[in-house]
Amino acid sequence: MPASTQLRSKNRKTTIYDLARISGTSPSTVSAVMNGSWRERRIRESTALNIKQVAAKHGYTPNLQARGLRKARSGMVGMIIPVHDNRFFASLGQSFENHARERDLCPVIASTLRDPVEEIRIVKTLISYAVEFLFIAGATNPDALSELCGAANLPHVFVDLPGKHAPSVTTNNYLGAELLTRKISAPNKARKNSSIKTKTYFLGGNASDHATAQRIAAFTAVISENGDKFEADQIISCGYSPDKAATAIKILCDRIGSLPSGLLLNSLTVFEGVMSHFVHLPAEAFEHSTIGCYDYDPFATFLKFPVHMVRQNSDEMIARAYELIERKVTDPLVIEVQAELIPPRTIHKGRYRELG
Amino acid sequence: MPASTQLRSKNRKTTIYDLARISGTSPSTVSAVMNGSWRERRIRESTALNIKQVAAKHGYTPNLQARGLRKARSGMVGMIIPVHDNRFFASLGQSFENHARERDLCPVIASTLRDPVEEIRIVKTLISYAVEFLFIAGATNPDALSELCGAANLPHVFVDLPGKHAPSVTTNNYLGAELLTRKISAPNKARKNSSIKTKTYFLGGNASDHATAQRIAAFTAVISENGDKFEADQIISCGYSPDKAATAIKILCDRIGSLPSGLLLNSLTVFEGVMSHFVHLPAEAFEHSTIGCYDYDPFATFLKFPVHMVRQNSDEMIARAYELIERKVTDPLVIEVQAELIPPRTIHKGRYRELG
DNA sequence: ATGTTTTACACAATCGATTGTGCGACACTG
DNA sequence: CAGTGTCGCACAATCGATTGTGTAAAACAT
Repeated sequence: MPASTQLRSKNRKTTIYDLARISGTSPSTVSAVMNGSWRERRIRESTALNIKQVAAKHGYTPNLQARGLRKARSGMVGMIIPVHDNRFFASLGQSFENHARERDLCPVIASTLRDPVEEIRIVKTLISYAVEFLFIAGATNPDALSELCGAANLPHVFVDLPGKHAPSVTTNNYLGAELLTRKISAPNKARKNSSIKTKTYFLGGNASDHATAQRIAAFTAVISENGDKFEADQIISCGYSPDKAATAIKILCDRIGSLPSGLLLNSLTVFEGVMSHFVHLPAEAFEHSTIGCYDYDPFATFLKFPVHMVRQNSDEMIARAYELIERKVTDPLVIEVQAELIPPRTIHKGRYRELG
Repeated sequence: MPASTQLRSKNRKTTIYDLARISGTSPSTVSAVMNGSWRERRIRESTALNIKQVAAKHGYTPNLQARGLRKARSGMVGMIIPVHDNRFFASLGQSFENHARERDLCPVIASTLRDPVEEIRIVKTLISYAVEFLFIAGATNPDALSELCGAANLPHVFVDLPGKHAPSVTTNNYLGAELLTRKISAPNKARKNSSIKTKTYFLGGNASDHATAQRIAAFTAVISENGDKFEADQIISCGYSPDKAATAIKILCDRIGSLPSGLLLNSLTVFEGVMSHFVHLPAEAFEHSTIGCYDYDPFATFLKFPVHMVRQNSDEMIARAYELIERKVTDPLVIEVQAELIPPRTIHKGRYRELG
């Protein structure tokens, strides 16, 4: 290994000053060549070619911090999500990243663990790194974040949970929950005259969070229009944790003596918790019960009993969010993206054939 | 809104020069106060307090690009993964991020979509941003990446798929697959004398990829030690896509006229593809078949038929990777982390009671 | 040969923070 | 009161790239 390589890897990275010295030109010329502006700066093609070769030989990569400092643009774009380890948010993140790369931007995705304090710290950090805009998904305190972004003059869009001081892209939670509720409560009508008749329940989430509130509103409306009278105990907002959900479903089943005829689970984590109770129930228990879940997991559509699921269109949500940024929208308008109802694909030959 | 605020948000962000002017001190003093080194620099407490107040009032956040440029440290740490939208990698990403935050570092997670070209571009980008170290998970071309990192003098650790020129943390794929294969092939012994007797199959992945190769090795060894003779057609490495897997399982079932007695699925995506075929099969088809899957999805453990799953310990893998970085290990040693066998939790009362 | 353009660069200021060094003012010592 | 320290800060160089401007040399025109 030549001494120069030794030195290079032991010392600092190669800079335009090194390349200038080696190629016998000036830093500004190297800069122009490396960033592609060399034609406008009337650099001879042979000079450019030579510099490019030297750069390649020395494994030069530009220092983007220096560039960012000078140009007051970092080339990074930020997104915050509650957790990576969740199908919906992971999917949002993936779309965010794909769209960023198409635009030659470097995506930075950070998770807040739904902690309001951490959330603020992270936004401050991203501001400090001079991200060019920010997508905020599932924020616990949207307006505080808007204020931070405002002070830093940072364009931002809320995704999933809307904010009051910036544009938002959300799922049409009302419509999604409406469709889902119809699916799981429709069978009740058919069974009106049968001996089995219990109510339809909504389980999970925090009633105070915007998305859940909308879903509950839709649920309530559909139940009421079915002619069934709606009672407050049909909403069990026990949070999102599997454990809480497991306890809640157990209490419910014990109280009503069976599974409810309809059950809308407000998230996959809630569903997961519920499953750990269902595992103790005999197969017959599900005969007269219809389950729905807001959010989607492929395997959950293959369970022993049919499950209707709602899949949010994360890619379109992100596409819309980019549109808002690129159209420089700052008004707090809300764009709603349609969610999709996914039918069960349970292995019950002849019963569910909605599968393509 | 006061004019000063107007100007601030219309123009550039507040800098230490602004704060210096406003507070009647110098930029270096402000700098010392803001980064906490003010005691060593013998700044009076009252001065520090005053500057802090001014900074807070003006919503000052340090320009980390400038700091990074000066200190030749960005405070960012990088990780690349194939995709976000995958339980295992999402989980790795989440752990990576949690550990980074504990150390006050800013995590940047990028996905490569398993594209070797994109992979290299992304590593170059992260090097340009001066990340302080890099975790590389599921690389398609580890050694090319090592070379890039070497040129930039960037510490890095391979995760999941090992590299030859840097330390690695992987799952003990051999042991995981061994345990899993035992589970799904054990019932065959019991059935030795019954009329039903087909072979155990391994489905999915690329035989050339390191993790899959190890799993296949373990699978082969266990099958052979069972006394059954192993045949080449028992390995069907059809890649990872659900579609390919669906086609492959259909062909297999058609050929042998039933489900195989044992089936090891090499990833969740493969499993997903297989499910779309299974959905057409009658319940009885699963009576004499045992399914296993390398990787874990909670809902997949609740399917109509029992599924044995392997869950990789992503958090420990990341913890080990941080250890390697912090101990400044650069030798290509490989640390293997134990994966966990997750028993089925199928709703078959009395048959599977391994559930806690 | 002289004046005018054009070519092909080099120079130097700049972005915002960090950090080694310098120095006036005050306290303290003898 | 001169000498020595200490305190509390300000100054200025620096990190690596960008970019407005200056300017020799070559090309061209007269």
